[in-house]
Amino acid sequence: MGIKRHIYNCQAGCPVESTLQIISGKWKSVIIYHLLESTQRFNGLQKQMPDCSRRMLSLQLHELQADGVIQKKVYPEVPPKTEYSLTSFGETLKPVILAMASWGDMYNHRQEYVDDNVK
Amino acid sequence: MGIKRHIYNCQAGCPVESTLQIISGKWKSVIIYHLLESTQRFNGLQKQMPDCSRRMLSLQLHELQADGVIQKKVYPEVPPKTEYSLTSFGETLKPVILAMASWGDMYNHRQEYVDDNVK
DNA sequence: CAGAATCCCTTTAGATACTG
DNA sequence: CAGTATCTAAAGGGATTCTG
Repeated sequence: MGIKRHIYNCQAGCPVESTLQIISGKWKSVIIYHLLESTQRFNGLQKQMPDCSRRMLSLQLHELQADGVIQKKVYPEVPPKTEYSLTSFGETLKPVILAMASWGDMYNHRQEYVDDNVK
Repeated sequence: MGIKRHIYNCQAGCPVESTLQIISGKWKSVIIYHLLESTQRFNGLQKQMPDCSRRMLSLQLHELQADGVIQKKVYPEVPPKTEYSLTSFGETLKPVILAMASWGDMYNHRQEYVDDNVK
């Protein structure tokens, strides 16, 4: 087996850049976040992300699927029903997304505190 | 004090979206990553991010500064010297960036493994 | 060294309408 | 319900040039 690229000096193979290849894009990490707890349907996701258009949601879901992060199950029913869920590979992103969620919570509370004092 | 927005149902105040407000952008989290260990100069950062143009680096640094994540120290010398570093607020992002770096390392090794098998 | 300014082409993403 | 297709305004971002 080859020993190559074992030293990540960030000219080649910066780990953060690698992660961004998968989760960058304004909505990808948000989608993963919503899939963390449970499977979601298309419209369900959209209601939780009102600022993401149907078109954008569709595009981002496709990319996440192509990268093996999520999977889609289609039920041959009328009206149609689909369910999106994380793959096992996608599950490995959980610590990253949870770290983001945790920081965001802190930030939201900080903002609330600032807002209160300004008021 | 007001009790508002305490329930984050992700229609308003999704914590991941809040985090993205600060670190989204293709280069911001990479910049923070490089500032994690030590202060950096403009050209030093650029050498570590060859795919980020000088223009882009400048823009992203400005935004990070405006958001209070990093600070800039200018030394009145010739040739000019500047140093960028994280603020204490920026330091709070450390767990997020480290989680990303950690996942990226795993991903890079996985890719290496895949590449070896394909070869 | 550390940028700012300008030009200009490319990509993004919203709005709207349509489909199985 | 779960999308796709098309059009278009706006934003993004590279290349180049200029400055203190």
